[in-house]
Amino acid sequence: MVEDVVRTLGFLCMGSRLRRIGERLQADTQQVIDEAGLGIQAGQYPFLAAIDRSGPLTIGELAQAVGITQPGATRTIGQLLELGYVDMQPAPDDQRRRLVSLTDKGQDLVDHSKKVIWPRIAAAVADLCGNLDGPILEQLAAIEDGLAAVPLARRNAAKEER
Amino acid sequence: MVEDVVRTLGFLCMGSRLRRIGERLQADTQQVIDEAGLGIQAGQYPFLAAIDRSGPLTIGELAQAVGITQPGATRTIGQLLELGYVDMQPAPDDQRRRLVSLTDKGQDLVDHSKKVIWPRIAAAVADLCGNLDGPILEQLAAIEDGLAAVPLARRNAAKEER
DNA sequence: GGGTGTTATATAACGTGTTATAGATTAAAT
DNA sequence: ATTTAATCTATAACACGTTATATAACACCC
Repeated sequence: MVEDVVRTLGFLCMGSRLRRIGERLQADTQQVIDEAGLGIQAGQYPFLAAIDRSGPLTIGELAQAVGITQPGATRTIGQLLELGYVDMQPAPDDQRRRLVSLTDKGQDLVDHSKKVIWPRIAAAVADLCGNLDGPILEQLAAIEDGLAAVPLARRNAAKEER
Repeated sequence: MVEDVVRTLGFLCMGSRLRRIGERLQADTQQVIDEAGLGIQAGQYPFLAAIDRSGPLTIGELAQAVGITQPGATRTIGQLLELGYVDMQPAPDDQRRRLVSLTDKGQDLVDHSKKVIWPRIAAAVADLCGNLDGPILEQLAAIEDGLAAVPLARRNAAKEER
């Protein structure tokens, strides 16, 4: 048995570790989706959810809502277009922007997911994380906000100045 | 301003979110490494650290130690070979296994990193996470262990049986 | 009102993870 | 002893994120 270095090294490998856990969680989530017979990728859901919540959004707004870069959003929306879950049309007032909206098929998928799949996933994750002694979601939010406020690279400089 | 769906959806998008934060953290870590003038990728460090801690390891052991799949380990070790930080030789007793060890150059890098870079990174991450009201590292460990014990997909079934 | 800068999206190239599978070596079984 | 199964590493193909850059449309300014 080999020791888990990433775990052993603690804060030093926090990035790798969060990624690793996230990948694992998302893979497990995918399994739940597949078992339900849905033909969609876990990573595509946030896009549909964003449009469902806010109404038609542009590529750039979607990228921002989902927290990835614009080319990534362009690609995922391209997939959802292929699958027929969304529709894309130039914004009437600005031809540069493309408004992405849910098709009927997409809305059906979202409605069904909201009723059946999402609660199941959320419950499973809550079951996994809920009993931890700290509010993990708030902590993640704090980390995100902290990084946005002062990136890691500048936390040394700041410290050395003191 | 568009709302952050991944954050809004909470447990539902936990996988995406952990990944996202991990990527961000690792990118920031990379910046610290680059500023120090080291010619190495953040993701390669755990491999060097694993060998430094445990002595020469095979590809499979490295994959396990770092928590990725074997093909991923093969690739990263290939890079470290190119860079001259590690050496690889067939195990004397089993020609299938390849023992990966640190070269002098690799050991120098690890020694220097242990003194200068790693403490800086660990301190910065601790600065970011340390003041949270829960012990985040323990929680991550609990999540990892929880997933290993009962994968997400089976946490529904279990619940429905109750 | 035509040039110039800015903004929005698309595309290309790459990094790094995954799964599936092939190839080589060892272990087991008949 | 030869065949068969298991194990270890390498390779191929793909997923999905990134950065850098091209293209098209808009906004501004002289």
